[in-house]
Amino acid sequence: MSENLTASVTGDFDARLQAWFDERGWRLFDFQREAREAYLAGESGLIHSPTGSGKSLAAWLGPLAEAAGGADGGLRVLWITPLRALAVDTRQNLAEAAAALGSDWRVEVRSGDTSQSVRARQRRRPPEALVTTPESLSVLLSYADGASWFRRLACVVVDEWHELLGTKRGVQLELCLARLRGIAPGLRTWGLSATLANLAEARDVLLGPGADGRLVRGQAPKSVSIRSVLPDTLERFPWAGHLGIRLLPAVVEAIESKGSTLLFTNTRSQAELWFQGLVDARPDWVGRIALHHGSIDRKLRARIEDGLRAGELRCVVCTSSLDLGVDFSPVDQVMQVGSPKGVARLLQRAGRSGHQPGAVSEVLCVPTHAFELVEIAAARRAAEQGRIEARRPLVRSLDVLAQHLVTVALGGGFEAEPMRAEVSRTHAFAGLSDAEWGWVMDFVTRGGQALQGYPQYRRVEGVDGRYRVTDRGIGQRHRMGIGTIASDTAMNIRWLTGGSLGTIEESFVSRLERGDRFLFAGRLVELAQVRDMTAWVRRAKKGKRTVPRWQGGRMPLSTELADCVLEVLAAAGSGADESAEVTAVAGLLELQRRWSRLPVPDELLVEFTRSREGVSLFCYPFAGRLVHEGLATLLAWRLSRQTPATFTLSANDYGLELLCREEPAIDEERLAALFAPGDLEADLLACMNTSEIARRRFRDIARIAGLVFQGYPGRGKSTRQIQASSGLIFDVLERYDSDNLLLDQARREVLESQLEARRMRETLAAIGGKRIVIERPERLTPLAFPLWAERLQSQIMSSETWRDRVERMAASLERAAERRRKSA
DNA sequence: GACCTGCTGCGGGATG
Repeated sequence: MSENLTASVTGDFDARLQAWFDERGWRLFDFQREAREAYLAGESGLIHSPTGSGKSLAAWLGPLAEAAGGADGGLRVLWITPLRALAVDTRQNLAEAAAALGSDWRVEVRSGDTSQSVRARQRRRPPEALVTTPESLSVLLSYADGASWFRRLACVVVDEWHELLGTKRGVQLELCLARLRGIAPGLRTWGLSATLANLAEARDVLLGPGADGRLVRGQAPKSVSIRSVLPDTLERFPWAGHLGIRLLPAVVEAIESKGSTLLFTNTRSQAELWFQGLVDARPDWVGRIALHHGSIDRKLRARIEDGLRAGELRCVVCTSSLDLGVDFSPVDQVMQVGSPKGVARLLQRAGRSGHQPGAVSEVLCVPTHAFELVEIAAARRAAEQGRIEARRPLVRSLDVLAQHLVTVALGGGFEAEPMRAEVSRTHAFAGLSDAEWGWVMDFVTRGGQALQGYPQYRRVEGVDGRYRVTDRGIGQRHRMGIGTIASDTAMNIRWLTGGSLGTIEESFVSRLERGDRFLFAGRLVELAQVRDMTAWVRRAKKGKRTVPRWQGGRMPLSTELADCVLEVLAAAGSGADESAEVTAVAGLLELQRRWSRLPVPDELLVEFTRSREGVSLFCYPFAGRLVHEGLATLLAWRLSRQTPATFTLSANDYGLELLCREEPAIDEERLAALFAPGDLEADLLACMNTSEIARRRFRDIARIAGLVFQGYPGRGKSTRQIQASSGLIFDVLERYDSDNLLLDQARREVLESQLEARRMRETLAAIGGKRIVIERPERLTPLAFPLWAERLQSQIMSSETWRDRVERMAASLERAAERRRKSA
């Protein structure tokens, strides 16, 4: 099938390719050659390699051979990337490569940033290669002439596939790829992915069930060095806490020692505080330190990225906003404040330094409390052993399917049976039942059971067996709503004097009064007024301030990392781990061992501790925060069914606490029964406020499925309105259409994503195989202390402040430890 | 000077 292609790859082309490589001092790696050969043989597949190792180039070599044939009209190569900023960089690289090889191909970008006139021209005369996002691809497929656009498509490349896999954006792309394969038979699909535990699955999902594909292994993973900033004396280092600002002097020193540093933090407010801390410590760095996170204005972020590229910045404090994208000239140093939460995430961040082939990536971790040192040692262990997290693909996301069906109905229409067949050629919908398919079709044509009276929900019309969107208004509104990313509950924040600062949570602003000062984008500002969904601010002088809080995801510690933490603790107990972190934290671990015991993989440690508030049950399954929250609720519920009692709950990544006035009558045997899986889902539904959580979840589903319209750009409906209308629909459906599959999906998503029911089940099963050990320490152990502090923080304090109490408790524990040391 | 968790990503176009 690729004879033409092979013929066009003449010796001349290969010579030019070689010359182009030589010019840059690059060498053609075996895996790049392998990808190219596979491409020329008509294969599809997935290329796996760490960042900055030339995998983009590997994917481009095949299509470049197409380019050597010259432009003969029509779109031949489509490059999908999850980030608009990456699209711009990619276009630049590809255009240069094509030109250097003597091709007259046009390489263009199309995304939300593309101007209307360019879009119009692109539709009239498509470029030979287009770099775009999954959403823009979907929009392209919604045009009536979309199919003719893609008819000659030879290759689609999906960059950063690991970022899309496991998300609804990935599901949407799966559907679009199936569509493209229907339009352009013989289309090759190539994906690019960073390291994942389930690479083969990632390839299969990309190519669709049953399709054959190659897995090209790139260069061996770069070696990564994970080190820690160690506190001078661990005696004074907090047992709990999240900010880590105590280590500021050491961090300043580390930044000083290198040319440029990326300082990753876990939250936006943490980034704000660290930025402020650095500026206060080193006023001479002003202008050469920058702050980068998701709430900061895009233009400002772009300027910072440019500054980083140009090597003008000494340090950028950021969140995951800089995990991806912007092909930096490498920074000299990467630092991570607080728990990295996962191995893959830490490796990805480490990869931002030492871009040269063969160079070592380095990351310097900054612990925010003592046990995080163990976590860092665990991350190193996991990285060395290649224990990287998997990303599980989503299935049966009916909201995405509904959106896609309207898109295709708009883009020239479809017939039911062929469409169903096409949809089942995706991994996400391979197992779609007749009932589900029937339901989604009914939903897009009639609005389903409850909404059939409303014409705006009759979006797709079937005439003579062909389904189309005939109403222009419906079509226009649908295009505006394409995509699966739920909009933030955000307000704009602007200077009174003009100029945008970024976005801020509506809920945060609503708590402020006029004249209140807060820290935003690294500046102290004062709220002047709120109107038109915008918070207007002016510069403020020093004074009382608040740090904005943004609503974000709550990342639990990954299973891989949590398992490694347990192993490191066990190794530390037997003296088998001699890492700097474990050595530094040895005294604390010894305290834990003496006062109670160290948790080990084949035991579940349960501690009963008496305090003036009552009796606390602490236990440490090391299964991540979300699971522990669910588990705490489940245990309390199961316990109170036997003996009525009130519990106060607390959870973190390592364990959970149940506080009760009286000590519940519990022994090992009863505990084991409480931890039995039983009918987990039914119990969870009974004891958690799942219906309220599902209601909130439904907001996104309703938007994706097209049940609520987000409003026209610039005249955005406030999120409260969206929440109100989706809430209304939720109630109507629950009452009059309780079989609605979108409700069902909302409940399913709550169980799976929000409560991590699957991981909870695995945790309970694992506990079933462990020996339960009860200890009754006289005081809070190092492991219990953060849980205790966490609970206090969430309770309303009497006259004392949280910090007072934490410090007093810490002091008394320290005294106790001191006494022990002396008597020993 | 005390205060203090919770990430990221996308998206329209006919008419004047």
